[in-house]
Amino acid sequence: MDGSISPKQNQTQESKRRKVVERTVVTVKMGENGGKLKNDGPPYDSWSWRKYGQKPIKGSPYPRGYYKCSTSKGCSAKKQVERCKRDASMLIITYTSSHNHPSPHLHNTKTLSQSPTKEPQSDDDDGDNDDRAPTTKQEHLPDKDEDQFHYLQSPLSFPQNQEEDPFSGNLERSTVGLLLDEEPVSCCSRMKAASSSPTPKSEENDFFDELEELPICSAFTRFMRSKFFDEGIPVVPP
DNA sequence: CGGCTTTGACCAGCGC
DNA sequence: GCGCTGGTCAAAGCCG
Repeated sequence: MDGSISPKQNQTQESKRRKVVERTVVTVKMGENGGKLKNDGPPYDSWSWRKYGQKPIKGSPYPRGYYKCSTSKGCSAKKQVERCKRDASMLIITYTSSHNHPSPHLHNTKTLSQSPTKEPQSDDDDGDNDDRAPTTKQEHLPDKDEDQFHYLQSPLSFPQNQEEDPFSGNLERSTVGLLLDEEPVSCCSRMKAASSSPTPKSEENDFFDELEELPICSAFTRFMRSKFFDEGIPVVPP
């Protein structure tokens, strides 16, 4: 509200997070899709989400909504939905934790080999890797209505079993058709540069710095693809 | 009737 | 140690 954010906050943005849990940043461009939204509501993504909170975020004219997965009771998957400050048609969805159950979308087509126990992500989710950089990657959904989705995922957040990955479960094939027809990051970067809004740019930078720091580019995504989808899931060094 | 949304309050983490 | 901010909880109300 005051905007007195020290520059330090920029670089420590990730580490200062309450608990550095796996995070997957998804930039969604609302198009016709917007009609499905109640307010800032998340676009359809095969999971059921229950809103459990909403808060105005410093530096952002739009509040951030907090959602929990209601598809399964014990599911700890959450997501935060906020609008892009400059482009209200852009939704920034941050997924945290992962689903401990298969996607309802997959439920019909996939056999459940996964045990009902907690997600393996909990291994390193307990804060051992306090330096979990929110590395993100972009994806494109060619097979969904939301053809304007831009996925910025954290490879670190990937469960061991890709097949059961909550996101890949939904986008499992979209990774193959990973395209970058638009770069939300650059979009955001532009926002930074063009940030003439009265809002303190330091805060604005906060979030976007986070994104910008990430090597999000076609080359990188290619790398990510080859690394995380062709070779498998990298193991975060302890 | 059940589930979801809304809203205020509380708690915890981090910076100064 | 204090203040700020983000994240979560819980109660009330609304809708299907």
